[in-house]
Amino acid sequence: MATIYEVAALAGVSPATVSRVFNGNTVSEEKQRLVRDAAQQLGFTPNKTARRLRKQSSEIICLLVPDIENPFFTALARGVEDRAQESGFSVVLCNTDDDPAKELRYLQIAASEQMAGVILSPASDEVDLGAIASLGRPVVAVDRTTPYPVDAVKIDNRAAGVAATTALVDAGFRRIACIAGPAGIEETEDRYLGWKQVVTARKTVVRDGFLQHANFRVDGGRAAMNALLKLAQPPDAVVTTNNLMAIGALQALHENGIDPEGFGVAVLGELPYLLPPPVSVVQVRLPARHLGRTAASMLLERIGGDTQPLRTVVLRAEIARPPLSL
Amino acid sequence: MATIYEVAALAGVSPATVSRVFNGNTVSEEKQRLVRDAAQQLGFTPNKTARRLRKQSSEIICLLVPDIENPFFTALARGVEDRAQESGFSVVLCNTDDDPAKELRYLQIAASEQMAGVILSPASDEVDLGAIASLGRPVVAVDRTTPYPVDAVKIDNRAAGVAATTALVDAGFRRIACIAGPAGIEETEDRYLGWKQVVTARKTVVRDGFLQHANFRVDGGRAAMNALLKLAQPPDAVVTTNNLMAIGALQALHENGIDPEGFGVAVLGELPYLLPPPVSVVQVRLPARHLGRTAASMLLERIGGDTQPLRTVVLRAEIARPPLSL
DNA sequence: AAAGTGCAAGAAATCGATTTCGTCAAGCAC
DNA sequence: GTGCTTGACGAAATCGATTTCTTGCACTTT
Repeated sequence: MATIYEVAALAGVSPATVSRVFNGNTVSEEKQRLVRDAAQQLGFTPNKTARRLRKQSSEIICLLVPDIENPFFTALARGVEDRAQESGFSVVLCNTDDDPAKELRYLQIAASEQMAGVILSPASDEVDLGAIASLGRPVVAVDRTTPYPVDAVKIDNRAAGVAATTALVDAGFRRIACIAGPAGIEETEDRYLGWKQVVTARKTVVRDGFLQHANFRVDGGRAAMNALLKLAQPPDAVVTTNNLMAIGALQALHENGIDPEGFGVAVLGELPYLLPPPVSVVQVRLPARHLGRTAASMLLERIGGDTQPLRTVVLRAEIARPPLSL
Repeated sequence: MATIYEVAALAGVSPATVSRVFNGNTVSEEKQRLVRDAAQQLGFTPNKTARRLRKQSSEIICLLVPDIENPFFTALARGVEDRAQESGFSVVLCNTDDDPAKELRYLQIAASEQMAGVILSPASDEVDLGAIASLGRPVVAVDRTTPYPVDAVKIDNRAAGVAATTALVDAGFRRIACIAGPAGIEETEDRYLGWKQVVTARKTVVRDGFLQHANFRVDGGRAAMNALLKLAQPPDAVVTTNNLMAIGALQALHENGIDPEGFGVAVLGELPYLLPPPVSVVQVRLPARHLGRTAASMLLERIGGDTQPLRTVVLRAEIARPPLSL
């Protein structure tokens, strides 16, 4: 790897001039040409590390998600990466597994690596953004919000919950249960409130036990669905507040020999490649990729020095019925 | 962010001593304590960028995959990340979209960012590893191999093709077609050879048109399946050489009103969360996560200075029937 | 006691860019 | 012609760690 000094020597100018050529400062036509020729000849690429040390910032953004194996976050990551790429930024991807300790570790790495900014889907309300914040690096919360004063992009979860539940009511179901995520997580809370709003307003039947809390994974959804089916007076439809739990719920229905065509299922999120699509499954499509793209745009604006007041962008989910499987 | 100089000043020692404390060199008990106390007090974290500039290498590995939205690569990425994490490395994830230009751009970034090494699933045979190689950074090819002399981890694709096809023969199918990936890609070539070997040896019926080439995506699989169904004497079963094409094939079957229970389908790869599982679908599980983990291990060994001869690790796929959906 | 050995630890060089500062010359006004 | 501004550009400082050199002291060895 050629350095700026070698280029300078070959071009017969000072290193400072070489730097100026590549950073758009005032250099005469003449020397510009000399420098560019020399650089070309040596295959010179500026050493990013040296630049970073001097400039105290890099072109890397850090993306922290709970689990990249969840298709929702995969799509989100893809959106972030696409947008970052357009501006010449790279993305470091980290899985927190919803573990605050892992999250903290990664945030410290982000700080000590001089990463330009962080996009994160916080594992808990107690995220410690201290290290990042003290460096003045921008942070954008995505999908979930935090108590810290940072920009955020989220989905209108309540509206999504309302849409999903309404679709089931409109389809004629009257005993609609809800499988929500872990209690206390804002995201889930809002979605379940959407359900509650509709079942209350539309005067459907709601029994004790119609609200189930589960972890966000397939096994959680399955267990919750089994619990619902064991009720003395089980529901005839269910709203699940994320994609993986829906898979679990459908599995449970299948295992219990219940025809999904007669049992209403509404999902907040998309079922990946489901086929053949059970017609009674309502999917509310969460714009994950768009979420990522928007978050990246906001972060890049801040990195660029934008100082406008904090923003929270809320994206609306759209309903898709019957589900599209590409 | 406190620097090594501030720590040194507070502890009353030289910066060199502070560095030695954190790099395991000979420092007296006494000063060790002083330094650690001072570091603690100031919340000192070594600046990775400065270290990297000096040491000419970082603790970041670069992972290049065609498309992170393909669950196979997601699982692979997860494997890489988990292993990297254990050794304190971070992973930068890049999507090449099978575009050699994008791939090259990322490889150059990896070089100029002093990344410790690269794991890649090459977009084509013409990968240009020049920049990386000249820096002496290790590279591990994953899933596909390259003409360059680098370590590789791959799947025994031919054996996987054999296993899938054999399963169909054993299930009684006699007119088995194959939907392979784009011609000329090693990975696909081997899988299709597995199919060919079995259909030849087991004397099943093979017609012109039973071998279809398609892109690796859902639409490719669907188109290929439709073409197969339009044959004068269509097959009664099909082997698809990746997961996405299988989805497309199943969709085509569904659209044509063909009961997948009576039509044999074997997939090289896993169908994500498929439910209810069509019983006649044979899945050969490709150990994607393990692939990633192994690649990361090999890369880390090389980064650690291992100079043993080049290795190619071949992982055996295992058959799963009926498919497990978690 | 003189010379040799070992080791802790400070001083200073180093990695490769960016950026401040200063110099010099050209251009312009009066 | 003198004084002032302006722009190109080189010299040198800087970012924050690591590492090589060097020094000085304690401890052997003969």
